[in-house]
Amino acid sequence: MTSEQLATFIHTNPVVVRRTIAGLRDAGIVTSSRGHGGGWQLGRAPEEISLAEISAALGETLLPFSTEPESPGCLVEQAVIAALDDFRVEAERLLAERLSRITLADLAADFHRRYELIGVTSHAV
Amino acid sequence: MTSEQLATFIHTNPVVVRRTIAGLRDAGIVTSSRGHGGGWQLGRAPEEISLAEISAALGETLLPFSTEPESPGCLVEQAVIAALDDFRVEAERLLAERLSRITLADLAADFHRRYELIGVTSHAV
DNA sequence: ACACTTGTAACTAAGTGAGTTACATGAAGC
DNA sequence: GCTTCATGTAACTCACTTAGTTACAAGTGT
Repeated sequence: MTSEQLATFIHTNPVVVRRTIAGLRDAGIVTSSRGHGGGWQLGRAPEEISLAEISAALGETLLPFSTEPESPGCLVEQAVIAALDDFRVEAERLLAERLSRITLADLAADFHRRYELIGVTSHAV
Repeated sequence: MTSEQLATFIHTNPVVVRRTIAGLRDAGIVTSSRGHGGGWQLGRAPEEISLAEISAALGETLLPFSTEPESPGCLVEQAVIAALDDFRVEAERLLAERLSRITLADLAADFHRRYELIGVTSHAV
C-alpha cells in the first residue's frame, strides 16, 4: 500500500504516515519502495511481528516514568527514583514479555472474526 | 509545611503545589489547614501510605494506553484495543500490586540512608 | 520523458501543562 | 474587631510538543 492509501484509511496525511512508519522501516518490520507500484509492505510474516517489537520500533515507552533526575543532588528524588527503578525494570520486563506474545497475525485473525460478524449481522438485518 | 516551603524545596510555585496536592487532600492522604500556623500534614502514618494510592490520587495512569476508540466503527482499531485491553487489565493489576508495597516510610528510610552516607562521606573528605 | 512514489526539511496550528497573578475564604494572635 | 498568614481557585501567559501541511529532492517503473 502507498502512504496515500494508508493516510486515507486512518484519516490523516501521507507525510504523517511516512514519518511515523519510518521507525518500523528502520527496524525492518516493513519495507518501502519508491516509484511506480511502490509503497509499503510487511518485512516478514505477520506471525513473526509482535506488538513488543512494533512498540520498541516506534520509540514508545511502556511505562510513563522518567528515569533521569531533574534535580541532581536531591536525595528525596534519588530515593524515589531508586525505589521506582527496581519496580520499573521488573514491570518493563513483564510488559514486554506479554506484548511479545501478541502478533500481527493475532490482530488480523480478530479483525476477520469481527468482519464476519458484521457481515452476517448486516446480511441478516 | 506550607505550600510556600514545599514550593521552595522543589523549585516551583506555591500555587502549582496546591493545585497538584489537591488530589492527595481529596484522597485523605494529606490534610490542609488555613490561616496562622496552617499548611500541610500527612493524613496518616507514612507506613500506611503506598505509592499506588498516591499515584491513583494524583490521577496518574500506570500505562500510557488509551482505552477509548478514536474512530468508532473501525474494526482494526477495535481489534487492537481488544487485544491490548486484556493485556492492560492484567498489567495494571500487576503494577498496582507492586506499587502498593512501597510506602512513604520505605522512601523515608532510603532517604535517611543516603543522608547518612553523604554526611559520612563529606566528613571523611 | 513522464508519472508516481518515498524521504525529509520547514513551517503552521492545536493542544497540554507549568508558571503566574489576583482575589476570595478561613483561622490564629493581638 | 483587626491584622496577618494560610489555603482554594479562577484566569491568563508562556513554553513545549505533536499533528498537519507545503514544498521539493531523489529514486523507480512504463
